[in-house]
Amino acid sequence: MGRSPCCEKVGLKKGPWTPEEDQKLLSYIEEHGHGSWRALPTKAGLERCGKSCRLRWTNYLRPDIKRGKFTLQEEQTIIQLHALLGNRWSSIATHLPKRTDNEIKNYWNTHLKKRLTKLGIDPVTHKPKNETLSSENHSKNAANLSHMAQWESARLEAEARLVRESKLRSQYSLQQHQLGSNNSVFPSQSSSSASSSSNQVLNIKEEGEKEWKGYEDSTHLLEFKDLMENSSMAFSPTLQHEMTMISVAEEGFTNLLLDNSNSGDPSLSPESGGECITCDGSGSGGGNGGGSDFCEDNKNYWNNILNLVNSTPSDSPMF
DNA sequence: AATTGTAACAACCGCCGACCT
DNA sequence: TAGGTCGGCGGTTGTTACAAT
Repeated sequence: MGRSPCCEKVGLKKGPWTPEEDQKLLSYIEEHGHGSWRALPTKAGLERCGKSCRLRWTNYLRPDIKRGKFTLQEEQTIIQLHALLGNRWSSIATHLPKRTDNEIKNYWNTHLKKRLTKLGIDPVTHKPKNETLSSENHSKNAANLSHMAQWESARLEAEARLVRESKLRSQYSLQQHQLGSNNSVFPSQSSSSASSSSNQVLNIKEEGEKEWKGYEDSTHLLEFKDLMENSSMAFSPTLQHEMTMISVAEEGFTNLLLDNSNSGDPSLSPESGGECITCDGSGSGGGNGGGSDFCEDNKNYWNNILNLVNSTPSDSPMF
């Protein structure tokens, strides 16, 4: 223990970054990659700690960051994922391409949380504030949601790790390649063709998907199933079935959420009033009573939230 | 024009887990 | 295996811009 603070060195600058500092950091990373963050400031000629440099890069300077107003789709995704995952911003960010966890967190704290509060919805539980929490039905639903969240959290972490690893590998191989070609490390900004950069992205995606398939097919899924079967957390048979259905589904949770408004996929789609894929088993409309109740209430819950949100856009005078 | 309040967001802080020696 | 280093995460604070008084 007793890790030394990263900014213990006297004289290191804090506070807002100047354009000159940004340029130094950008130039250095473009040329060398970030490498060790701790060593970077010295090499780049910056009087900042490595942590500060990393944050500046990941939250602001990275070329693959989308800035500006959040779309309605993004807002909905954040609310849905927050209900499922809580304040796990990095996990939520993996479902919002080009948005950083910091940006999502800030947006939640300054916009969405207040909006839900004003609508009478508890931003922590995502339930109407006047609703009695002692209700047996809702306790059951909360437990189910919590179990789903546990599984989804684990999956998200693995997914995020795979993406990171894939990116690192891709960056590394690209840098190796560029040592010979002397190009920028950023495909989108380099002189190489757009097709090569999109290929890069596709490769990353394919690699990640392949690896995740591997995880699904092998150890992680088995471990998870084992956990479900042996865990003292006592997953209900219904939930185990639901989770198995999720795990074998071709469409991942991400797609269910992100595509629910434009792919026609009825899963978890409040607008469509469709049934949850997790509730009706193989889609045959089966499932036991508990699952159906959960599904129905969950559907109503999302309807309530999203109808309210949709009916009160951020530029509404109400806000 | 000056002051105060508030919203938005950038940045920092402290903790934690993974990894390395 | 203990201890140190590093990067990542989430909570919080600081700063800036703008509106209201």
